[in-house]
Amino acid sequence: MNSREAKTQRGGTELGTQTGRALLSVREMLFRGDFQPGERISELPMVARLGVSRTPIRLALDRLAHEGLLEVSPSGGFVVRSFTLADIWDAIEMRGVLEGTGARLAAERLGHDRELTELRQCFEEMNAYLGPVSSIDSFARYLDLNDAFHAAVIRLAKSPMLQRSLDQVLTLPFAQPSAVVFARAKLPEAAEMFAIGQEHHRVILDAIEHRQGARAEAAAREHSGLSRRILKTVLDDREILSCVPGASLIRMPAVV
Amino acid sequence: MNSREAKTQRGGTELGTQTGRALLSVREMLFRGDFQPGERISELPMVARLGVSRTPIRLALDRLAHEGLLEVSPSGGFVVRSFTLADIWDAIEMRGVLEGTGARLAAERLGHDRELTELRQCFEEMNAYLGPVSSIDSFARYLDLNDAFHAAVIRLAKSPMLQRSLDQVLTLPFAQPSAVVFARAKLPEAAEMFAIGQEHHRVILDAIEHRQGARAEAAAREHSGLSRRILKTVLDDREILSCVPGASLIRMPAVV
DNA sequence: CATCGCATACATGTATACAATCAAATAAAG
DNA sequence: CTTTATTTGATTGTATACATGTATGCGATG
Repeated sequence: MNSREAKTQRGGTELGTQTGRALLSVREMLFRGDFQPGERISELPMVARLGVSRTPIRLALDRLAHEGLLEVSPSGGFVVRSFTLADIWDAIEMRGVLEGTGARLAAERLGHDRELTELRQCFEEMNAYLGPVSSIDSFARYLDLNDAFHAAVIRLAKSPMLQRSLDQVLTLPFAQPSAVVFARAKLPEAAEMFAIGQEHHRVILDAIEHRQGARAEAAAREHSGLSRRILKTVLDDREILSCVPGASLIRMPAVV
Repeated sequence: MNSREAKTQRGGTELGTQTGRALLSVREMLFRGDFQPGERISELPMVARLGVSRTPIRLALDRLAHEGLLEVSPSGGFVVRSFTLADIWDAIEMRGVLEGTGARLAAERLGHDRELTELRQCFEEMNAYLGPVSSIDSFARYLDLNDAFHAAVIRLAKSPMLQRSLDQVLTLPFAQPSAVVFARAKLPEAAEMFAIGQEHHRVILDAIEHRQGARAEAAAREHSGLSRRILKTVLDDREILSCVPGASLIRMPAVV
């Protein structure tokens, strides 16, 4: 788990300070479902729970509010935000748009062929994990490779603003590519899903390599559509859903 | 000026508290060019300058860092961020992508025809300002209408994540639609530029009305391309450039 | 019995005091 | 004269104390 968090832009810089620890702790508590949607987050209980003063906690809560996981109460303070299904579809659609744009820009702005090295390595190594259902740590390795592939595409887009926008979208845990991939393993159609996803990766890589911007964009967009389909299936199965981090923040309609 | 600021989402809620005032003050100081790019923003001088304590100032600086106008120094504290020309083109291109997506979604998700009322009002009223070069306050009115038109399109997209992403892009002052429109008035080709921009508005409105998603997206994308062309012209004229808020944050190459 | 008003308790927003870390300047040694 | 080590200064990060505003519970009154 730690290796996956350390890879993100935030993880590295924010450790070593009380504010950073508080931020990571509260975010993890939110994803784990320690609080209910709409619940008020008071600072003093956090002081008792985390062992840090109010000031860093306030900083952390403010940043989480900017990230969209909390919202400011009109009377002051913060409450846990709740997400509707529409929010989730919206986030995934936006991820498709942004990653599609990233793939297109990567194709259009590709300089030396050397830049594709990391992308090719991720793709080849993921191929090895396709055949037999492997152990749990090799599965985690697959998730890392998946994230690395997507991150590499965005890096090739050479667009800081695109990076920022996508980072913001990915703060919603269920919008992350690995979120649905995580649940994919428990589905009956797991093998086919993995194959289709990897085929998308192949097309994206090939399109970028041959500087086919429109094709790369379409493939990346389709790839997010796969996430959408999988999540749709997952939402019907509460046991699988519990594997997705942050699932407790989803306000389900008509809970039986 | 105040009316334009009050319209944004931030302006309303953040007034009435010291943190909000500090945030608005520092942001305005940054846009006005009170600090040079790369300059360190210390807290104590801010205390003396704004008359508020360190805590709200720290909160405000933290939020400005999240907005992208400041960046955290590795040794702690904040420094004024500098923007390259590449950053500006990047931001404008992302604005084109996002507004294009917004226009497409608006066309695809249009419900009752009644939803177009505000868009039509903005468009019609902007037509009135096209002919003779009017006074300075009617020009400000045109800016408001322009912003309102763009905001209305995004609202019709019914996508909170798109709204958030676009808000983040628009934190860069020169990426805002009104920024270049502001400079447009001083250009020799002003009249033609206004006409072309308004023609774009017409196509966007017409495409949304007839639920032509691809056409709406293309028109909106082209509209941001117009911003890009205008800004390219403006960048050659330092006198006009000084009218654009936040221009001092741009790191110009090869300053003669 | 319901409703309005008041008081109390609590939570947030702000200010300030303290500590640790980083930077620069100065002095000493090679 | 240069380089390095040490000291000093300042600035950030953190903790806590204070004040203001809000919500809740109790009592009084219609």
